Parts: sequence; C-alpha cells; structure tokens
Amino acid sequence: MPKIATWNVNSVKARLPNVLDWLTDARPDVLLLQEIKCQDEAFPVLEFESAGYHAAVHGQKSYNGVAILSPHPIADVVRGLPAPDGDDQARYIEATVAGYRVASLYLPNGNPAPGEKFDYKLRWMRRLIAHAGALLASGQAFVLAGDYNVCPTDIDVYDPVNWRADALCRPESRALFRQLSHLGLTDAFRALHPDEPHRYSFWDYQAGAWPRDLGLRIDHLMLSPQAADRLVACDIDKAPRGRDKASDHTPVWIELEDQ
DNA sequence: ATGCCCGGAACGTCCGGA
Repeated sequence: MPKIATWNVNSVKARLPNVLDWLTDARPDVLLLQEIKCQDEAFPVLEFESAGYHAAVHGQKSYNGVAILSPHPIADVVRGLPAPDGDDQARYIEATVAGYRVASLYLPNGNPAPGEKFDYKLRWMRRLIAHAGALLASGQAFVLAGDYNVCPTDIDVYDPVNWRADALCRPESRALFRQLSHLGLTDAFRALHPDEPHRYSFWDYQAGAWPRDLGLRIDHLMLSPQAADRLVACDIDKAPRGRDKASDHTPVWIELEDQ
C-alpha cells in the first residue's frame, strides 16, 4: 500500500530537520519535494540515505528545484518537461517508484498577472497537459504531484473575492487546471473530500495567516485513471506547518493499493 | 484594534515567493 506525499519545503537545507522528522513520523514510500533551492551537488543526499531514503534530484541555484525521495529503487529518472524552446528553470522530475510513475512538479507562480510571468505559467501548464496526454497514452498508472500554484475553485481559498485577480485563482489558471482534469486526471484530495471547504496546504508567513487559518489549497496529487482506481486515502497533514522553522506549505499524502 | 515574513546570495539589501 504505497504512501505518496508531496511537500514544498521552501529550501531543503533550511528545512532538513523538519523533513527528516516528518519522514520518521509519516514513513512515506515516496516524498516529492519542491523548492529545494539548491544545486544537485548541494542536496543533502547523505542525511537522507542515513534515514533510509534514496534521492533523485533536479536542482537549481537559489530558486526552484525538485526531488524524489524513496526507500525503494528510483528508476528511469527524467528531468524537465519536454521543452521545444528550452527551459532553464528546474521545475519537474519524473521516475518510476513502487510500481507507479511519479512526478514532482513546481508550477510557476505567475504573478504579477497579466504579464510575462503569467504567460510563462500558462505555457508551462500547456506543456504539462501535453505531457500528461502522452503518459495517458502509455497506459501506465501515474501520479503528477506538487505545488501547482493553482486554487482549483473558490472553496480552495480563504477569500476568493480578494484573490480572484491573482495568478493562483485567475480563470485562465483554473481553466488549464480543469483541462488537466478533463483529460482524465483526478484531484485525489477533492475526490475523497468533495464537500470540505477551508482545507488548505499553504499559509503565508505574513499577517498571521497560519494562526488565523487564512490559507490556500494549491498542492495537489493528480492521478491517472489506473492510479485513481487504487486510491484508498488522501489527507493534508497540518502538523509540520505549526512547527518551528516551518515551510509555508505542509505535506499532502495519498495511499494507493499495490500496483 | 488588528496581526506584516522568510530564504538565498552576500554582507547591503533586493528578489522571489503566493
């Protein structure tokens, strides 16, 4: 029964004790990390190996960076989405682990919108959709998980009116997220918790957002049909957000039947 | 009435985050 989790850690070096503690407590079979904010050679491989986890890393200096951790073998690693015009930002890594094809993705924020950064976000989403289509055609069970930087609907944001012009909530972002769903991918959390508002995965560091529970649900596990058929549990673990030196995101996890 | 940050790079202060 593999347990697969996603967590934007906002610097793996600054968050190392918190991540190691969570691995010990939650024992995921796969942990998909985003915003590791370091190059491959600076990733704390030895510390994770000591905790029993192998790593596959797609890093970048200062910004972005994604990784896959697992106690199981991590096979057939691919770094980056297909990019006809190139892409110098490390936002995607994919591999086969525990019988599933899994990806850790860090979708561009896109603010300010409109503008160049928003255009990059929408282009990146179209590339993700195209790649999801190719994976679907392969027929394998897969999980595309990470920080999507999209609040899918108004119940996923504490103040939808004030956030409607933000790149995370704009109709263009939501429309492309729905396109991904309509290909046949399932938002694991929403599938198992259809009527729960105020279930967030991110709370800003500023203005007391965490103690006031002013959050956003932007970290998602999107499942292929073959994976969705095996989905047995999904939840958001808020505990890490309340710790000292917390990331502004908290882990979201699923359990799938064995593949 | 109102809460205002954090990490990286670098060493002064800005960028990016969402």
